[in-house]
Amino acid sequence: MPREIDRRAARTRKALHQALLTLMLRKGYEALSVQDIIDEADVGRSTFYAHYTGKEDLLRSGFQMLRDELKDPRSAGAAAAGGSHDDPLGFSAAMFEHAARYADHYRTMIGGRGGAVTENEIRLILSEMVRQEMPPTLYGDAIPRDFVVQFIVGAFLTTLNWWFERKPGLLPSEVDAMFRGMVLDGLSPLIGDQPR
Amino acid sequence: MPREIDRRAARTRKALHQALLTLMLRKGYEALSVQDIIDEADVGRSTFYAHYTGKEDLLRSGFQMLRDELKDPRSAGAAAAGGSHDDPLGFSAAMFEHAARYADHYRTMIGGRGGAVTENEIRLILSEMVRQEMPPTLYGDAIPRDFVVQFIVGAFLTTLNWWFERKPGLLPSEVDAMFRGMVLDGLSPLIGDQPR
DNA sequence: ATGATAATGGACAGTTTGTTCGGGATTGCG
DNA sequence: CGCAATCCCGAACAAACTGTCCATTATCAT
Repeated sequence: MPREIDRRAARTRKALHQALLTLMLRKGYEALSVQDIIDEADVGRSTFYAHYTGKEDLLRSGFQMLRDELKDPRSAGAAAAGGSHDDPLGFSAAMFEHAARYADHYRTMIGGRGGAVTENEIRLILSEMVRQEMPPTLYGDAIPRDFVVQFIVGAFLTTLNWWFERKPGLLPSEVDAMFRGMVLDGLSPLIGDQPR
Repeated sequence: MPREIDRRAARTRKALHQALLTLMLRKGYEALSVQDIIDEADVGRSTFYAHYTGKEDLLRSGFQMLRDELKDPRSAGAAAAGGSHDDPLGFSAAMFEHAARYADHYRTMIGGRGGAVTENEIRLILSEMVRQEMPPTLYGDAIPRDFVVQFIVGAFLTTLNWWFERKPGLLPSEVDAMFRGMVLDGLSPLIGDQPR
């Protein structure tokens, strides 16, 4: 009883996901039509709608697969999932390295080019990573953990975007150092520090 | 020789901008069609295309007007434009207050609901504000000013979004305190602070 | 008043979207 | 192997949206 996979269906879905990725690299997400996708994937129109309700559904399903894969312990991608719990930014260095290697893909996903859905999905994935690495106790209950997580994720994406747009020549380690400096100690080391 | 304004054209444009704002509040930007806009504005189809190339053009033009207005010294909105130069986050308190008062509008613009163009335009406006308030000298040239500006803007938008989504009950002053705390001093006051 | 400018409504071809259908191909399983 | 279940295909469809054109009417500036 193969619970769910017909090879044909699996091939079709893989072809569609592949086509989506290819076309996003080429034209960006917003500019894509379902027509483009099924042409690229060489799949019938009705077949597409038999699997997904539209291009957004296809995109979401792709991220769902990615998230499942990251969650899977026996996956290679779970390298940083050790949850060291002593460095709340433990993920950053590896992520910047990864981003440098797959710059094209990151560029299409980050900074608006990927659309609102993509941005949101990426935030969810990163939030999960950051949450696992964050120490369970924070001095002073004035700042909710949840806010801290969002703050870190936002800062990371900002850094990534700035890197790609303004200083693509920098090394991952240099960018990581800037990121960690800003997030850990904030602005005060950089300015006169009078006001507070 | 009135250099550019025919009253009819002005009325048409105003109606279109008004319609766009109304519909964005109701349905969000992405879901809008040009058809919706001209119906709401009660303007002929050909008239629309005589003024703008599409809905994105209309949106951009709206932000252009806003930016000009903010730049204008005799405008009321230029209250914080004094460029105090001693507090790099001087803008924040007033902005959080403003956001609380016009929460509906902010919600439609922030957090994906406004589309990539809106997000980008808002970043441009905020970047300009932050840049003006930032001291011209930073200790250590390791961190580019430009990066700091983006970092602050990103943190502000993250904070705003978190506020709306998770804790809409908080007071502007409370949110501002959290924002300033995180941006000025970073994470280290909150954690064990061993690693560095 | 009058020439210039703008708005109108309608029509147009070209896309895109979702849906439906019957015929044909592949698959899983006995 | 053989066969029924499942999936894919191609075509066609109505509906909606997009830009662009034009002839006509209304409004403007002076």
